[in-house]
Amino acid sequence: MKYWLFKTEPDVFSIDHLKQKGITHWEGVRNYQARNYLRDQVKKGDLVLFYHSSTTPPGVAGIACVCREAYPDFTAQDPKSLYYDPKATPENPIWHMVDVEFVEKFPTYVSLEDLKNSAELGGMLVCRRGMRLSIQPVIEPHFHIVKMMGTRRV
DNA sequence: GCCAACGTTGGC
DNA sequence: GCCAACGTTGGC
Repeated sequence: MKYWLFKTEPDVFSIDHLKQKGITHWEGVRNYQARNYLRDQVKKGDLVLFYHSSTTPPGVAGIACVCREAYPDFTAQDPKSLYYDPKATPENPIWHMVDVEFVEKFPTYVSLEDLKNSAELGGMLVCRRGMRLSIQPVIEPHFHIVKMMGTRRV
């Protein structure tokens, strides 16, 4: 099993949206490196740190679980979609998505500042300046530390 | 709203 | 294949 961090803007899709929906497809990834992770490495059963970006403060809001492996992101072929890509076709969908399922919303939101202040999380990609990748691999110990930080009530 | 960092595009 | 210009991301 592997661990990941998925970024989302909570104005667009937050942990509360996921909690309400239960399962959703992770649409709209339009970056090749992130696409490659989604398409090739994200597997059913993997756990995901659900990260809120472009908000104040940014941080990890909870955990989701991958419940369906990569398949074509059909929003790329929908001219009405925000994520429309005219180059995508049924033969070559270009972009892929997975389905994720709600696991938990943290009782304690773990802000980016908290992550950066934790000595054990020094290597986390999300802590790196200029790190824009929206699908990031997370090593197991980091996942568990973040989960503990989020689960601990303050 | 600013702007640094990054990714993509396209002329050459 | 280089690289300048441009567009986007995302923290602050």
